[in-house]
Amino acid sequence: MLEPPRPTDAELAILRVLRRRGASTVKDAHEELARSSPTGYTTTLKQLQIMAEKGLVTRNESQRAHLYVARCPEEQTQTQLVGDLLDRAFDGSAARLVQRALSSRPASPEELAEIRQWLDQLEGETK
Amino acid sequence: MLEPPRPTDAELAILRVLRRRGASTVKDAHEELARSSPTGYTTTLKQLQIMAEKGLVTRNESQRAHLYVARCPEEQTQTQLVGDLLDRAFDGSAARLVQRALSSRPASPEELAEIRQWLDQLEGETK
DNA sequence: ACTTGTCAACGAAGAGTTTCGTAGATGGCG
DNA sequence: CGCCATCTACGAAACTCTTCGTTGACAAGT
Repeated sequence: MLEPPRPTDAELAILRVLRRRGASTVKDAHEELARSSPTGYTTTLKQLQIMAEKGLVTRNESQRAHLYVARCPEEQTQTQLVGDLLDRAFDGSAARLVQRALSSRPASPEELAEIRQWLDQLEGETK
Repeated sequence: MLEPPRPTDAELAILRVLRRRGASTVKDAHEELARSSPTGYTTTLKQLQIMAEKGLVTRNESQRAHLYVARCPEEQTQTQLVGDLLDRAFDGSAARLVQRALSSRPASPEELAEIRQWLDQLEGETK
């Protein structure tokens, strides 16, 4: 279990829900998911079972309705996905990726300020 | 041909080669690809055929050895992929994505300066 | 006990991706 | 012409992802 493969689209959607709700039964997770994209109950169940096998979520079986929890923090998932994209499509250039991100979505002044703060912090470390 | 689905891993690898080499025969593209991940000649051929169907590459059949060219500029692919990732895993927050990108790969001071330049330019536009 | 509702488990189907073996077309060369 | 190398075309197999129908277990109510 060294290299977690990157989560698929459906898996990311489920992780989003689990992180927002905390420990959830299949029923609860499914109801939330079905709001944005209607799908069968057993579909969500199957996804969660697979994700448990993969180690993306942990399962508490002490109750009849099992409880699922996201296993890794959102930060880790995000860092992994970004690093992956960096390698696959940006030749490792973080600067280029940032450029594309900012041109893809017009960021608010607040966001720009936040980013600037990050740059300050990083440059401070380098010195 | 409204919404091009995001390119798969294999497709991205091929687009990388085509953009570096320019118009290429299957043979040439395959030889370059096989260096990093050994695979059969017909595999590359099939990929290029599928990509031609999808419109990711164009094919010049005037010579016996067809010539393939990447159809969309790298910039467009990158913008699309980043926008996609933004939606799927970052709740649309470009600032968060930038943060993760910078913590995922230690960026060089030059890159940081480049990013800072971009921020200046964007803020200038807003005013 | 019987029925009903809720739940996990299982299996399978359909789509998309990736790989490759084989066949068919073409051009050059003896 | 007939042989050989090269290249595309075709089809199928293996794999993953996603979805869902069905089954069986279990608990609560009648």
